[in-house]
Amino acid sequence: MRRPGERAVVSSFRQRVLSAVRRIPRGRVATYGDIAALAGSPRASRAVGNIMRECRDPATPCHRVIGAGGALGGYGGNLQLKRELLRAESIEVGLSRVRNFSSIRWQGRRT
DNA sequence: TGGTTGACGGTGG
DNA sequence: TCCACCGCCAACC
Repeated sequence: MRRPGERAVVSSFRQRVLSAVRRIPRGRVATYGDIAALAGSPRASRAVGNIMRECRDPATPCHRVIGAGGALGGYGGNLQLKRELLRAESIEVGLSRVRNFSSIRWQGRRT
């Protein structure tokens, strides 16, 4: 039970992270730091990475989560798959980097 | 309770 | 542009 004004802060950090990732619009990407910020801890980017690592839920577009500067990274080393998924959303991807990253970056401001 | 891990981020060489 | 180092935070043991 919660008192008026008090919020369920305990939703587990991970649940908020997953929630934020699901909010990423198609054709856009977000950094681990961005997700962390949306989850309430702007500096918990590493923790976000840990959570993403176990995220195999098809409802969670974890391929839209990339490193700062547009680096792909992660994805169990399967960068090729991640690249294809991103390109399938009209996102331009280089060898290991998103091209127009700063343009398609989504920070939860709008859809 | 305390130490280690890691799909990170920023800075400096 | 690429690599190494340090800082930060949550999950695990």
